[in-house]
Amino acid sequence: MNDKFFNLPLEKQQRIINAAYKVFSQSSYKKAPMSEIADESGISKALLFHYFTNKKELYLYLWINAIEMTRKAVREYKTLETNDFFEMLKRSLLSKCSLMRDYPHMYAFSLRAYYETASEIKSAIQENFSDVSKTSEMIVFEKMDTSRLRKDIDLKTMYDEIFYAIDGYMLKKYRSNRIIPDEIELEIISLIDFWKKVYTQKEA
Amino acid sequence: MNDKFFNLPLEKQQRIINAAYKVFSQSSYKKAPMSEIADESGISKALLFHYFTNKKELYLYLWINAIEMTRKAVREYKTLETNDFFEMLKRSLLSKCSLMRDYPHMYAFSLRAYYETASEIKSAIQENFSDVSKTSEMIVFEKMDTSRLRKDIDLKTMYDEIFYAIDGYMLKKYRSNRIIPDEIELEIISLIDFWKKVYTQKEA
DNA sequence: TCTGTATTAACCGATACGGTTAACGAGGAG
DNA sequence: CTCCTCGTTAACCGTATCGGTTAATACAGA
Repeated sequence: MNDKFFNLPLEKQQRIINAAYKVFSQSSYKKAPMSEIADESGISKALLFHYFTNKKELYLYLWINAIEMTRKAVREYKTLETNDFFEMLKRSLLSKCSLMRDYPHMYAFSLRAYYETASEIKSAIQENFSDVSKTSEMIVFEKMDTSRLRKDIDLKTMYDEIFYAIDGYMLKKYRSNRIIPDEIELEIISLIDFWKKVYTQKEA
Repeated sequence: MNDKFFNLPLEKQQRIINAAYKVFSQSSYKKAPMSEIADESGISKALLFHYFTNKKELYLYLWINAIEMTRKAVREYKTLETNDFFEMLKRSLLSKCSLMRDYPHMYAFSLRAYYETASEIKSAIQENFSDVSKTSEMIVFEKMDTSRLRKDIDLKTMYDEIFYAIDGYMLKKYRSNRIIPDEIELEIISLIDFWKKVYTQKEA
């Protein structure tokens, strides 16, 4: 890619890569047209190719960028610097909401990219991600304090179920085109509070 | 559409409409090509047009068909003939699993079709569905016996959260291309048992 | 051998694709 | 005023793909 991209005003950079995240999150790699990204970001297709030489390079840049920014946000929110499970959950999701304010479609893009099948990019993606989700899951389980949690339920099922619900919640938001970070943040927090109440051991 | 379609051997009919459900569930209406459906079902594109005159008609047939079959399955499983919430949930999901055996991609298709934006079909779809989900939600809330449920949690949140989780779970299955009804049925049942344990009031 | 029917290869015009090129236009330097 | 730079794009290129059609094939039964 062309480094001059980074000399652009930040707002324009974001407009471009947000358009790209959006288009690539709504269609598969093969069916997502560069022209749509150009139109969506208000620049010409020629300029898009000027900065990102071709489709594949743009896609891989978006992928690397998404991983980096997610890691950074998780770190900034000190997600793993607590052993309270629900506090971890809250920090993790608040960090994602803060990302969503700048890059509304990055979450959906990542979810889709991970399962992308186009041969041209599949290899590059899997190698760069290995098993981040599994690794972080392990870290969470090692760190978390289970003493306050209900003893009669399976923690792995609880963990899976919560993340299914978050994905399902976000899916609905994307499908109905309601990506409003403030609203999502409030609703997510209320979901977490709900889970905390449900899964916390009652005092004797 | 051409009624001769129904004279085809049932297996061939299913192969064709399953191919269509699959292709339309993976791309938006506009970007889902008829040729892909023909290839996937092992017939020629010409024959596909012979039976379903054009793309729009095929899509609407799939939609009507999905609604009808879902209703029928829900009825056959006597989903609403109990007032135990978790029993309702189980019957509802088992009915969907049984449908999944014959039409693996129908669930994903319905989810996508509901939010389809293509002007040519949007109107036809919304009118045929009005607010089935909201209506059935109301029926469930009126019918269900809340006496055994925990008193300290909000039932609407519980209801939403469960359905988010199911959608999230199915999303993962579709994205990772693991549509194995037996496996899904087992895992769903174990999830429901989990929820039942979590949300049921402890005996005094 | 004739007839009707299921099926498709080949085709059609239109459009959309990824990517390129030649030129435009504003702004600064001489 | 001229020249040059550089961000930017309209217009273009060859190819692929789209929805849909047509003319022909294969084959059954009478």
